[in-house]
Amino acid sequence: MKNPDPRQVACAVQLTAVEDAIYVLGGKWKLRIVIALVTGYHRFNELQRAIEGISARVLSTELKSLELNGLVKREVKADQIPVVVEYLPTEYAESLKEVIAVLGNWGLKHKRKITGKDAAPAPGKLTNKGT
Amino acid sequence: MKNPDPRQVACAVQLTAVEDAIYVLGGKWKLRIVIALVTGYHRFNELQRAIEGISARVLSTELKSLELNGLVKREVKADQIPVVVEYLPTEYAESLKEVIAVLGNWGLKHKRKITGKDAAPAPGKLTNKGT
DNA sequence: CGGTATCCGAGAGGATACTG
DNA sequence: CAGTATCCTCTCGGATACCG
Repeated sequence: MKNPDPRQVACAVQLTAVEDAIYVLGGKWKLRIVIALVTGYHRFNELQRAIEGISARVLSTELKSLELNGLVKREVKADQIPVVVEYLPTEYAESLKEVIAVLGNWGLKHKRKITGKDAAPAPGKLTNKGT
Repeated sequence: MKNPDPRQVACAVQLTAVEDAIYVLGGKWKLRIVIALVTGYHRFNELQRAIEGISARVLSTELKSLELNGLVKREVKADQIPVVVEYLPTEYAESLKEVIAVLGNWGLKHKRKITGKDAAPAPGKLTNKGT
């Protein structure tokens, strides 16, 4: 009993959907870690080197979060002598490739648009916080 | 002199591109505001009502940030009696529709995957903080 | 209506050091 | 190598109040 404006319904749906996505992928590092993972970096220190600026503490935390969300699988190769640990992107992580591609494309175009060439402007940082 | 692994190059490119995107679109609210804008909400209080949970202070701040990035245009209709202010998505903001669609889709699928049905799990919040 | 000012807490995430 | 422990800063962003 309302037949609400479909515009509002669509908006609300979009709103919650991206909210969920942001909830899982948000933050400064998560997507970047996924990129490194699917690119082929699997070892802890390898990842830390590939993702410039991330600390061990944060990388560790984020990997756990990604694992909880089924995006990465931690595997310990106990059969190796100096125990090898690998973080492998799950098949599910593949579903993020499109997200990454689209977002990356946009970022690229945007940078070119804002500055004729590159580098970050002063504007609103890009942080995301709690729930 | 190096002919670096193309994999690494591609990864680095992706990395900085999404970093840039996150820089501009990151945070809890920016994308949601854009959604509301393109959906057709243009007035300040209208936006605040459409985007559940956002405070006036934050909405104001975020709108300024989006304006700096050319995603929204603030227009004052001085000819009206009780001065009307409108926030209009720029044409450029249209370029975000794809990002929003892809992200929204993923969020939707993910929610279904994690919980058989809906609602946010305990895992890593989805925060994003300043670069 | 369309905001701004102030106050404030939470927690992301950086730095450094240390362990197995 | 693969992390963990501590500490500490920073700023996001929530609440509330107020203004033209």
